[in-house]
Amino acid sequence: MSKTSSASPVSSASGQATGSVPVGAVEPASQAPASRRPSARERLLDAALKLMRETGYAATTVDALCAEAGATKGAFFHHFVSKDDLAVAAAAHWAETTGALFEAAPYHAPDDVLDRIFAYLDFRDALLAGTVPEFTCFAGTMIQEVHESAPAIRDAAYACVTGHASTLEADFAEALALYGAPDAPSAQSLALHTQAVLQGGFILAKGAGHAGPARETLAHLRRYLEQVFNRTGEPK
Amino acid sequence: MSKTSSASPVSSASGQATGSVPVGAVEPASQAPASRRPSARERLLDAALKLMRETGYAATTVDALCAEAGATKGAFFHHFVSKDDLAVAAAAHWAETTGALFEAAPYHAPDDVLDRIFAYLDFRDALLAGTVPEFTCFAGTMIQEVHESAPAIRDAAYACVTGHASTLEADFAEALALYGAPDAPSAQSLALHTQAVLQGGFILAKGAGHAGPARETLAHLRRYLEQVFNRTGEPK
DNA sequence: GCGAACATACCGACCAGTTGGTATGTTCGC
DNA sequence: GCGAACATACCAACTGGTCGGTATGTTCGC
Repeated sequence: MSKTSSASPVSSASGQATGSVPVGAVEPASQAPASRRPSARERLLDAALKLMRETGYAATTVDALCAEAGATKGAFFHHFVSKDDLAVAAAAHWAETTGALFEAAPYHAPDDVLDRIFAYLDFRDALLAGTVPEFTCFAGTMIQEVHESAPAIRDAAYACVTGHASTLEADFAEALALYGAPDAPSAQSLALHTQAVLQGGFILAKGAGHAGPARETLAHLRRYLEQVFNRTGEPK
Repeated sequence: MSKTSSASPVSSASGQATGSVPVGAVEPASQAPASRRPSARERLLDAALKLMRETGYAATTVDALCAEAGATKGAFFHHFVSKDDLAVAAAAHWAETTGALFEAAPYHAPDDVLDRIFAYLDFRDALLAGTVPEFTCFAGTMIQEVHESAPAIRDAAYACVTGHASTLEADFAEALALYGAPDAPSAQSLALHTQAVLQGGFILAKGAGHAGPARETLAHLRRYLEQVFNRTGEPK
């Protein structure tokens, strides 16, 4: 690949402009484009989420990340000390963006705890839209690939998964208290299991090339939780 | 499963030659060294399973594979036209070795179909021994990493998973006929779901660094199947 | 006028794949 | 039944390109 500057900012023209335009004149009215372009750091983080979900960690090169983000290598290594470092930061970025998504999601609304739990499953199902790389999980992808070779990335990615699982625990605990059998599994174990099923569904979806298997697997999970919480039964 | 053309670099020539040669009376009278060193091809295939389970596809270099196998680059490219080609052949090799393992496993023995099904889960649990790269799945790892960038590898790996799932279908169908509710899911869907749960368990195990989460997730699967097959109930 | 945020040019290591062999059979015309 | 032609399995050295990372600027807000 030739130059990666195709997406570089327009700033290059300023070379001669600054010479002819008095500095004191400052920026013309065009100065404030309302929505400022995100910083290179932000753009690189977003590029990492996109490209690494598509092709994995090792196959995503720093050059490709810079091209996708419209940044240069200088910018890359200004913000991140290494490619590994970017991946760790990208995991934190993933936790942040998905965390906000789930927090703002409508499944928290119902008063009934079981309604909330099954609305969560509905929400996860609704998320299964678009292309495979668009709905699959950055964290799961990273864990699988680098678990032996890059502990820092693995730990950051695993923390995303367990962190999200922990947001489900309170509802599971409440549902368990109300509807669970005496020998029911713990809320924590159930929360982790939902994530395992989702991750497994993603793998099958990647193999099949579409969301179908992930949806089916989610339906099995729903069936299981209906049993655990004895949905058709009455509160004990 | 079907042979995915494996790796015959010389293609046409090998077709008639290797296939139909019962000629040499088989065992060479000279020695019959029962424990001959496996061919370089075999060793490279085994090395691929080992290294790629540890560090993934992209991060496993041809040099590393040769070193692990005790072979040279020349031998590598004699047997495989490319690294991709090796991965496809390795998937077939994985299907073969694991296929033999499961076929010879004791879970087929019981007369009762539910006993066989739960013995399968016991067997999968027993397989969760050793280090993480030792018990995790080559096929799932490949699918996750190359699903967008190497369709041939992805398809070969996905065929491993669906192929194994299909070996479970007959028992599931029988159990469903005997114990399943009218609205129970299909045998095929159930078989695929077991694989999804296992794959998801592997991801959590990789994140945690030990088999714990995979075991827990398997326990949830067992609970689910007990419900689907109404284990404690009586045949309908 | 200083430091944060970029940009450009470049480097050494490494990587997949190539080249040009050697050694050991196997086939087959004669 | 012998030797030329061919096939198979493997090997060591090499190559061209790519990769993560560095060195050295330049720009610009404050």
